Amino acid sequence: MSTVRGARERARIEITAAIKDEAKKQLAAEGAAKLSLRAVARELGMASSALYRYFPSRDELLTALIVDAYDSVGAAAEAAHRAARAEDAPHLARWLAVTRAVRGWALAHPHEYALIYGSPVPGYTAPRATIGPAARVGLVLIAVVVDAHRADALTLPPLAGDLRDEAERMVTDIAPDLPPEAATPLIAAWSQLFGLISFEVFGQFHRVVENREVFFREAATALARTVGLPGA
Amino acid sequence: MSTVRGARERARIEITAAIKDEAKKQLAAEGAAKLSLRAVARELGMASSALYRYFPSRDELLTALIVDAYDSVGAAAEAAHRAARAEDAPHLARWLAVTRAVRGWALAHPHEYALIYGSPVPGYTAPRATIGPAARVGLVLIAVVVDAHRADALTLPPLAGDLRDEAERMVTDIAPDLPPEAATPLIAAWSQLFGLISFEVFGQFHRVVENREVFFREAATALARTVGLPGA
DNA sequence: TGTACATCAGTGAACGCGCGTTCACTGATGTAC
DNA sequence: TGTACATCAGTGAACGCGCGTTCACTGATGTAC
Repeated sequence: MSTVRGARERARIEITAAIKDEAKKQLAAEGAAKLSLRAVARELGMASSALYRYFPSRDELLTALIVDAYDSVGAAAEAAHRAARAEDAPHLARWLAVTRAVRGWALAHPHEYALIYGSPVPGYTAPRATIGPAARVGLVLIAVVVDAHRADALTLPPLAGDLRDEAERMVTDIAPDLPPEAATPLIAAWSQLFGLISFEVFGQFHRVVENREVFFREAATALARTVGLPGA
Repeated sequence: MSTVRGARERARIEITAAIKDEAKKQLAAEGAAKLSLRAVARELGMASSALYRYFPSRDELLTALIVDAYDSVGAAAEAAHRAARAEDAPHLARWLAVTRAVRGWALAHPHEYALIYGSPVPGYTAPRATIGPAARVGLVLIAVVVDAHRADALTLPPLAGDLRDEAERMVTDIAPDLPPEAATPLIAAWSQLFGLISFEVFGQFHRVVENREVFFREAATALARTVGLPGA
């Protein structure tokens, strides 16, 4: 009841994809703010009004691109994690594989990266549909640490006194299997990973860091240390 | 020969400032992409063409705002550093004071923050005039670490073999007084600080971190540890 | 101090542009009998 | 299998909008003598 579809349905899927692809091209060429339905339609050889059969507004198209981007980087992180797990790599190696995959995706898709990890688009508020996809990378990082913890391989500094409540709340929300000591380091590392990547993608390392692969590997290793992974 | 000026010159300074202030307001309301000369002029009760007496183009106005923003956050960091130094605070306390000042500025000026640390504005490339101001925060972070090093209070892990060349190049460029072991951790911490701040300002901590002050203090302390500051 | 001229701020109309969105329409595809 | 009708994709014109930038101009401020 799925593979065989009418011409209409198949066309709809293909054209929706074509619109998103062309929109991504324009994203790469001009940035999110300049993304325009008319330009997309023009490039596709359609009347601009025709796009309204596929997306009810420009914002809805943007949302679709955002969801796609989160899913794309999330899938890259998950694939790297799966592969490292499959070959039973040490926990540090898994962490490095995942972070390297996220960085690689960001460098390969800088404008989609900017769309989801750069400045929020003015006047646009992310709808609920983005919440799930947005969490995927973070969940992979958590999974790496949870695996290490299950193997009794996590070493973390003790909690500061006034952090205990917040740490317990956070750990309950995001990773109930972990001890509360892991919460702050993990969330911090998550945001700091994107600090490293954003500075590289957005050009702040220009004339500062030359050998970016080596630098990133080293910084990501230090990050692994802060979340208590062994061998870091 | 400076304080006393003609009416023209004084008016020019005042009106230039008024234009930038109004532009910052619109930045806060709509974001950089929507910043328009016409809207600024309208709000100021001038003809839009009049702005061209002050800024030769929209991009030049944007550049002025970018330089102002870098200078503003740089000055905040420097002031915090100066104060901490004046009371002879421990090195860790200085680091925390500086990072807290940067975070405070970012939270108080989220759109100016986005302008300089968010996605690059499409089609706009930062001119040389921004390079100096853009470096100020980084220089303060370096200064904190240099002070600690002069007091023989820096403890850093040894360099990975294949990082030595790059580390020596970086340390020569940015802080010739420091040992090469400090280069990667320092640059990483610099970018990671903005990772922490960006996630908070751009809303990624929504429903994840509640007690943001405490969380930040803890994360910034861990960051100080990675650059070798004592007492962290 | 007064006059003649140069400089400059600010005006308002105009240029050409691209945008998002709506609407009545045509013609092709799908569906029920 | 064939026919009548419903559904849907796509068109093209139009709406109203705001934008950056240019230009010839007016009138006020500054300067040289």
